[in-house]
Parts: sequence; C-alpha cells; structure tokens
Amino acid sequence: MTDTSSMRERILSSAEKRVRAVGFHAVSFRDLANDVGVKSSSVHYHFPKKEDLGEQLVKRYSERFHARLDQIDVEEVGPIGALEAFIALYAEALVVGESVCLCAILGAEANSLPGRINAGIQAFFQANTEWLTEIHRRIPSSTMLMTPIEIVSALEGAMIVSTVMKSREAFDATAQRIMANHKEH
Amino acid sequence: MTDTSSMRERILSSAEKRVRAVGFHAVSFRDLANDVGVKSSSVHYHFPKKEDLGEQLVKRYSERFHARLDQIDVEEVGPIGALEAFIALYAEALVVGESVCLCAILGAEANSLPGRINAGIQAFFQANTEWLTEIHRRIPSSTMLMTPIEIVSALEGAMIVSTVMKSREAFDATAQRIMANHKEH
DNA sequence: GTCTATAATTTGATAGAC
DNA sequence: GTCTATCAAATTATAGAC
Repeated sequence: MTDTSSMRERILSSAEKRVRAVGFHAVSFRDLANDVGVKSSSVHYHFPKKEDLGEQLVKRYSERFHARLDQIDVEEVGPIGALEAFIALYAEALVVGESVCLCAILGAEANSLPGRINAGIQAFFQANTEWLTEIHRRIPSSTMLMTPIEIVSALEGAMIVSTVMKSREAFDATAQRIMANHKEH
Repeated sequence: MTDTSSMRERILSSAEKRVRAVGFHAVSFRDLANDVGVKSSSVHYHFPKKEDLGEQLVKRYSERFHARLDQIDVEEVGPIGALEAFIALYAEALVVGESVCLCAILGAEANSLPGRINAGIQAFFQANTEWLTEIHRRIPSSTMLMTPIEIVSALEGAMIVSTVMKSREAFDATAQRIMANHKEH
C-alpha cells in the first residue's frame, strides 16, 4: 500500500514528517534520499530546488487539510459540531516531540523562507479563517465568540508551547476554552 | 552608548535580532561577525559552540523579560493593570516581518535544537506562566478566565500568524480578547 | 528515473601568530 | 582578543552515463 505510492509522493511524505518535526532548514535532500532509499540527485529530479519541495509540501498539506474541512461541511453536524471537528483536525496534527501543524513551524520560519512557500502558508491560514467565518456565521448569538483568526492563532501557538513543555496541557486547555466560549450561549 | 558595550554583548544583540527574524538555523557565525565587524573566529572566542550562543541568548532574553515583569510587580498597578502590562511586553516583541518573541521562534524549532537551549525556552514559558498564576490569583471572581498557559500560547501563536499574514490583526485581536475576558467580571 | 561524480558554497569549528 | 589560515563536513545543485 505504501509501496505502491509514487517516489514523488514518498519523498513528500518523508519531507512532511521531517519538516513538521524539526523545521524546513533542518531537513536536507540527503535526509529525504536516505528515507526513501535513493540518492539525493534523484530527489532533485523530482524537486529541482528546495523551494519547489517546500511549495509542493504546503500545497499537498493544504489540499489534504481542506478536503477534511469539506468533509465536515457535508456531514452537516451543525456549527458547533463543525467547530469541534475543526479543532480535532488540529489536535490530530500535534504529536508532542514529533510533529506540529506544517504551517505552524513554517510560519515561525516565514521570514527566512522563499516567497513562494510563504504565499502557501498565508493561503492556508486565509482558507482556514474563511472556513471558520462561515461556521461562525451559522452560530446563533455571536456575542463573545472568538474571531476565526484568534482561533487559528491560539491553536497554532498552543502546539508550539506544548512541544516545548513536552505536554499537551497547553493545547488541551486551548481547545477546551474555544469550545466553552462557543457553547455557553 | 552602543559603542561602549562589550563585544560579547554586541554579538548577543546581533544574534538576538537575527534569530528573532529568521530562526536559529538560519543564522551563522559569519553573519554575526560581519554585523559587529570582526572575523568569525572571534565570535567563536566568545561562544565556542553555537549551542553556547543559543543558550546565552535565551538566558539574556529571559533575564531581561523577567526584569520587566519584576518592574510591573513593584509598580502595583493591580492585577488587571499587570495583565495589561504583560501583554504590552509581548506586543513590543512583535514587529511584523522583523521580529517575534525569541522563544516563539526557538520554540517552533525546539525539536531540532540542542538540549540546553530547549531547557532555557521551557524555563521561559514556565516562569511566565508562574508569574501569570500569581496575577491570576489576585483577580476577584476567577471564573471564565483564561489559564496562564492559554494566555502565553495565544500570544505566541498570534505573533507567528501575524508574521505570516503581514498584519497585526491576529495579535491585536488576541490581546483584546484576553483583556476582555478578564475585565468583564 | 536513478545513478556516479563533482562543483560551488556555506558552515561550525580549531590552531597558532600577534 | 582578534587575526590569518585552514579544515572537515554538510548542503544545494548540476552534468552526464546508464
């Protein structure tokens, strides 16, 4: 099953795993080559420049993430259920000491990344806030709710703090707070 | 004034500025050497290994930050005023496209940093949450307040999202939300 | 598509003169 | 303390054979 996926996909999977653990600058073509059992020049065949790799990484991650959001939409769980599912997606992305959201770690490195990668990260956050805005619109009595960008910020920050503290406490507390803010009205 | 500071201090200042802009891995000894007008071997004289540099960087940043927190304590502005001053410290650390909190960017890179640096970042967050816990304790009617670790997470995350979006919107909204949550009771 | 080979550059780090 | 000189290793990237 994993063996049937193309080399390009296997490289992207390896890259995503590594980047989400240690960041873009800390991953090399040789790391990826070793992971998938080829030489680094073969990795360059699929992704000529590292910027290309980063760009495709963000693209693939975003598409996968947004496909999950679309799925939530069609499930018609209601706005509160949708928010819960959204948070669950983020929760899934965090494995303390192993991975955070790709765009959390790339976002922190943003000022040292090539422009095309940055644009992808920005689009990811933009799409997330827009999706949340639509959910937000469907929640009655919108007073006291956190805005979409606050929700995204809080979740991304909580992932980073959780990683540093080696404990999910920060993330879990943030997730609960977001839900509490939107349920008691 | 700037000229009278020691070479060691000037190197640390240069390093802090750069790391807070682009991250630890994206800064080299030669960058710093050029900034302060010496050769890279001279930078190694002051900081033998890059890990030493990172460690001292976090130490200096933390001490400076916590000195500011001590200052807030003695000013006796009350718990709400103290919280406001705390957030102002974070606000000061964010210059979109130029710098975020040192521990936000190092926190994101945490899994690829030497252990001693990680310990410093963890201590920074720990001290911040403990300071906030004491403030928290002094706020009457503690229902519905965000916990200290949630506040720190939200502010750090907002810095990163603001950097990516090239707008302070995320940070400002987060700051206002924290204050609103603690004022209306 | 993958390989060997290698270029070109950068990087962290050290030895030893001054 | 700073310099020159240098090293070893790593990194991005390319040329050309198979």
